[in-house]
Amino acid sequence: MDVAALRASLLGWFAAQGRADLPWRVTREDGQRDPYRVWVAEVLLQQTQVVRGRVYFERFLTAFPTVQALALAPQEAVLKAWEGCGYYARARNLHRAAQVMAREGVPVTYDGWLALPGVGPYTAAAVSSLAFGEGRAVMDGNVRRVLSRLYAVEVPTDAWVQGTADALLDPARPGEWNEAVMDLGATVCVPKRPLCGACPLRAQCAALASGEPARYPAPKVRAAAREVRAVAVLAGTPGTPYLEERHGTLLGGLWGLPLEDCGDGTEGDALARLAGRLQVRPAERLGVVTHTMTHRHLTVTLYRADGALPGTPADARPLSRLDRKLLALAADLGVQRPLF
DNA sequence: AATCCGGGGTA
DNA sequence: TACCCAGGATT
Repeated sequence: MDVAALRASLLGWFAAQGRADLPWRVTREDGQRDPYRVWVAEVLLQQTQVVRGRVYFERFLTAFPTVQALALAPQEAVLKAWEGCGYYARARNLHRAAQVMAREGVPVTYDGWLALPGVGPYTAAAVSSLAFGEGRAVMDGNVRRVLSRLYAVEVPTDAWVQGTADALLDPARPGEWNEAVMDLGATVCVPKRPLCGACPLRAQCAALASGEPARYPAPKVRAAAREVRAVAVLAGTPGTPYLEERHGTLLGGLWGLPLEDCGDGTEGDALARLAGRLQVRPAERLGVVTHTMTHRHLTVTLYRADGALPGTPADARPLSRLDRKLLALAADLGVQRPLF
C-alpha cells in the first residue's frame, strides 16, 4: 500500500468534502483551536451522533463559555445543561476535570489530557492532535470501520486498529488526518450501504474489491436488554412534584420521581415498600410508561400518592427522559393537586 | 476481556 | 427489530 498516495487522496477529499461547518472546528485569531471547545465537543460526541451533539454543544458552551466558568458551576447546573443527552458520567467527569484544570492549568500533551477524569485514549488523542498538533492517531467507531474495510479485516482488534491508524497518520498534519478519517467514516464509509463510488480510497480498498464492503467489520455481539418492572409515585403536581436525587451509576446526579424496582415480586409489594419509605399513602394508579435504554427495558407503573412531601419545580432540576415521560403522563391526565 | 452506562437515528 | 454512534470506567 502506497501510504503517501493514500494520505494525498484522503486529505484532498477532506479539503473539498469534509464537514467544515461544525462549530467546534472554528479557529481563533492565531489559527489554533480553543482546547476547551475541542475537549467539550469530543466528550459530547462520545457515543453520540454529530447531528445531536451539535445542539448540546451550543447549549453547553452558552452555559459555560470557559473552563473557569465550568469549574465554578454547581454540578447540578452542569447536569441540567446535559439533560437528555445520556451517559451522565460524562458531564460529571467534565465538571471534575474542569476543576482540576482551573487549579493546575490546561494540559498541552496527550499524557496530560489522559490523566483527566473522563478522558481516555480517544479523547486524549483528539484534543492533543486537533488543538496542539501532537502526532496521535484517534481510534473511534469510524476509524475502526474505515480501516477494517481498507484492509478487509473482519474482526479488527483494538490493538490492530490502533497500530494501523498510527502507521497511516500523516505526521505533518495529524489533526487534519484524524478528522479526515472520521469524516469519511461518517459520510461515505457508513455502516450500511457505503457510498463506495464517492470514496477517495476506492482504488485501494480491499473490502470493495471483495464485492461485499458492508460485510466489514463484523457486527459486535451485545447483551440483550434486561426486562425491569418498577413503580413510581407522584406526590404533588406534575409541575411541582416531590423529587429525589438519584445516586449510583444509573442516572446518577439526576433527579426524578421516587422509584422502586419490583424485582421478582409483585407491583403491589414494591408500591408498599415505596410508600413506607416515603411515609405517604398510595392513591390512584395513573398509568404505565415504558422506557428503553441500551441495556434494559423498563416498564414503570405510576401512582399518585398523598403525603406531606415538599414539591420541587420540575424544570429547575436535571431529569432523565424516563422522568419526563412519567411527568408528561400525569400532566396529560390533568393531575392538579393532592386531594387533602 | 466483559459489562455497564442513555438516548436517538436509520435501514 | 438490529445495529450504530468522534468511548470511558469498572470489574
